[in-house]
Amino acid sequence: MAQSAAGNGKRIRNGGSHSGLSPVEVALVEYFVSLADLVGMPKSVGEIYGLLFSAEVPLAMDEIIARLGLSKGSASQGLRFLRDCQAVRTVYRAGDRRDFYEPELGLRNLAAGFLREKIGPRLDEGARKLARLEKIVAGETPNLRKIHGNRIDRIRTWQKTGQRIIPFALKFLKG
Amino acid sequence: MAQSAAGNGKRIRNGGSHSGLSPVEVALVEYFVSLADLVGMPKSVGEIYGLLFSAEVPLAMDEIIARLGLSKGSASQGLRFLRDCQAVRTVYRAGDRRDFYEPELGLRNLAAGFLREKIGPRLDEGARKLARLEKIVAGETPNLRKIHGNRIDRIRTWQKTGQRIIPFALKFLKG
DNA sequence: CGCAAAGTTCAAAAAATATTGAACAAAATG
DNA sequence: CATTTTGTTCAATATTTTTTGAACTTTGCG
Repeated sequence: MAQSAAGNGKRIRNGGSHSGLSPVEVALVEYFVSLADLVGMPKSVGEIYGLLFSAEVPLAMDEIIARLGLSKGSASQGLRFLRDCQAVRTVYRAGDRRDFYEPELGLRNLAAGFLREKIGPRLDEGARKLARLEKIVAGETPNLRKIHGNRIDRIRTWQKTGQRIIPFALKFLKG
Repeated sequence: MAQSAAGNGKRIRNGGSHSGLSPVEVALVEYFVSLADLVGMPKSVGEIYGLLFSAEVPLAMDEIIARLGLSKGSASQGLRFLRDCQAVRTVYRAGDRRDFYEPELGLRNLAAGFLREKIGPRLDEGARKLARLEKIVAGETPNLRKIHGNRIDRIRTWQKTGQRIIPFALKFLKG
C-alpha cells in the first residue's frame, strides 16, 4: 500500500483527534486551521491543506481521510475547493487509480486563487447591489437624489480603490 | 423626540424585517450586510453600520433598535465592535443623555481599524503558533529537522511578505 | 440619596454553517 | 460486462455562531 511511503517522523497513536500525525504535522495542521478560520473557510479545508503541506510526498484522499479522521464527504468537498482555488494540484502515479494531491506553495498563486474563487464573486455581487441602489436613487425626487447620491458616490470610490488594490497586491506578492 | 429629525425619504411600513426604512436605506443596509459577511462579521454589525451610513444625522441606540428591529443586546455589542474599530464615532447632543453615533466614511480609517481589531490579533496568534512549531522542529533529529525546516521557512517568508503588505496597502488607500 | 433612563452582560434560544455517511455515479480492471 | 475501487452528492445531524431578552450596572438628575 502507498500509505507507508508517506511516513515522516514518529507517529502519535492516542485517542485524540489527530492520531496518526507526528507533533510537527499536528502543529502545521493547527496553523493552517487557524489560517482557514481567518479567511472564513471551514476547518476541514485547513486541515487538509495543512496535512498536504507537511507531507513529503503527495497523498491520496483515502490517506487524508485516515490520517485526519474526517469523513469522505468533507475530504471530497475540501479537496474540490482546494482544487478550484488551485491551492492543491493532482499528481498521477503509475499503477494507482487514485488521485494524489500536493500543495501549491507559492503565496502569489494561493492568494490569486483565493481571490478569484472566494472574493471575486462577492465583489461582483456588491457591484450588482450598488447598481440596483443607483437605480433606486435615480428614481427619487431631485432633492433626495442629491442627498443619497453623495453616499453612493462614496461607496463607488471605495469600490474603485478596492479594484485597483487587488492586482497591485498580487504583484507585490512574490514579485 | 430626536427620532423624527432623522427622517429622510418616505418610509415603508409593512410586515417585513426592515419596516420603517426607506427603499434606499434598505438597499444600503443590504449592501453593508453583504460586506460584513464578506469580512466575517455578524449581520447585525453590517445592518447598524449601513443604517448609520445612510442616515443624515447621528442616531442613538434606541433609534437604531427601533428602525432595524434588532435586540438591545445585538445593538449594544454591534456598536461596541464598531466603536472599537473606529468605524463609528459618538457625537454628543446637548440636553440628551444618549450617545449618538455617526459613521466613519474614510476607507483608510475603516480598513485600519478593522485590521487592528480583527486581523492583527489573529496574525499575532499565527506568529505564536509558528514559534511553537519552530521549537518542536528544533528538538528533532538533524535529518527530520532539515525536511521540516524547509516548510517552516516557507511559512516564515509568507508571514514576512504579509507583514510588509499591510502598511503598504493602507498607504495606498486614500493616500 | 433615590429614581429613572441608558447601556452592558451573559445564559439560553435560534439561526447559520460544517460534517457525516449512506446512496449514487464514474471509471478502471479482469 | 460484472465487479471493484474511487470519488461525489446531499439530506440528516452536529457544531458553531449569532441573537435575544431579562437581570444587572452605570450614569445623570432633582
